[in-house]
Amino acid sequence: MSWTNNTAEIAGLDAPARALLGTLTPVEVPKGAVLFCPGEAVKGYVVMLSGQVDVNLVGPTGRDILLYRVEPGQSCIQSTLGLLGGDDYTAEATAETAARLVLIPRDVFFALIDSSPAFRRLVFSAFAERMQAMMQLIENVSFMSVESRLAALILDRSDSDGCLHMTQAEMATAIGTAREVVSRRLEKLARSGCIAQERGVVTILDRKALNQVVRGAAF
Amino acid sequence: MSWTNNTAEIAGLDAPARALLGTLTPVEVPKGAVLFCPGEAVKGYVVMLSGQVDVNLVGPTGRDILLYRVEPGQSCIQSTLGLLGGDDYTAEATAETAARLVLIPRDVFFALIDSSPAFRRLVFSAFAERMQAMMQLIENVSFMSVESRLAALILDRSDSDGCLHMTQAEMATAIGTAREVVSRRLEKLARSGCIAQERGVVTILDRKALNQVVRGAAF
DNA sequence: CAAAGGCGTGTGACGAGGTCACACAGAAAA
DNA sequence: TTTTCTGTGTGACCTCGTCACACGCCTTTG
Repeated sequence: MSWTNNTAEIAGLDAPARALLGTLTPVEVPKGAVLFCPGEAVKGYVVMLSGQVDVNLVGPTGRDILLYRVEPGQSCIQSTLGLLGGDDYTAEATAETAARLVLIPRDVFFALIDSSPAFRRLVFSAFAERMQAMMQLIENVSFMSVESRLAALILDRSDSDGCLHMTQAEMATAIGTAREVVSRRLEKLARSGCIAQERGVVTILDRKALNQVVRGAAF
Repeated sequence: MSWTNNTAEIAGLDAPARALLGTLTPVEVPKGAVLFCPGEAVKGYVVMLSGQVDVNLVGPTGRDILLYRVEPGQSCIQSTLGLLGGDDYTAEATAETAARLVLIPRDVFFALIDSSPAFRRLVFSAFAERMQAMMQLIENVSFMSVESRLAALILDRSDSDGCLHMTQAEMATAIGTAREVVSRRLEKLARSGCIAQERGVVTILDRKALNQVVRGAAF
């Protein structure tokens, strides 16, 4: 599926959907922009065309935790919640890269739901996907150790050279813990030879050992 | 809205929905029955007619955490996830009371989605509601103290006499912590005069103080 | 009735994790 | 170069989850 800057060409959509969406123009959002924050009213249903947006829950201490990332072709579920239930946002969305997205106003959204089976499928599957991810998140946060979550993060966000370009603070947010804890765990992983660390970069030295850690090895 | 044992009368549904649902017969489930457990394949979309079902996530240590409760008129989102994404269950559902429910097979479910706007609304709003609850849960588990969560639980699950009939183990599950922790926190709340406790029952003595605890008072 | 379990509860010890208050070093800006 | 910012390390302290018990109440059963 290809994502162009023409909203009428959103992959897989049918005639009625294209007819309604064709009138909308994409919005450009610069890197670092906050798309919405807690308490704000919902303006419409959001579909990403390009770029990447992270949705975080922010705690009273300033600590935050990544709920999910929105990538091209996906939609922001938070907005759907608002449209369907009338509630305001409880999370905060930030553009991690410059992004282009379509904002589908409330009435157009409902018209689409009723007229386009393809659009229904899009919304439903987005829902299902996010929900699954949320349950996974709850499971991870409540039942997995920080060490395991950290090892998992390093493994699946690292590039082909085995390098992960993230600060400790970013890692902390991604796995839902505090920065200091990440510092201590990374040190432990480094001491045991799994990884090497320098300012802003973690390098995998022993993939196999790291996988053991994910699966709950004590070391 | 009234929930009868006639599936065709599910509140608020329209003609096409009634036509399709009229052919289904409700299933009776005894108290304590496990409706589904992790890894099991999804059989269909479930709508509750009466009774109460709790959906829990179970950790490797045996500790579990209540994701949400399904009450009459609501549906079990877990099943929807399975239908839409093809994934198996990751949580466990247990009947807390004897229950009656309708299992809508996969193909009927999709027929309903396409033909009945009312059914679509039902499914969508169920989704939105659960999602919101999940986000609330993540927020509570990651950012609120056990003491606050416990106080909140006591306040909103107690009867009109200010009595909560639950064991410490049940409370622990409901707020996602361990039984021993509940024991210690209850003792603290009792010492400070907020509540009185006896075997299987907690009684509220000072509602105002308890509300302070919910809002994060240190005491 | 008494003995035997089951169940709900209390408790101590211990390790993991989150918070606060710093110190320190490399990088970027002035 | 000096200043400032940003990423990182560290110690102290408290909360929380886990393990391993003990104890008391209730029900069942002989």
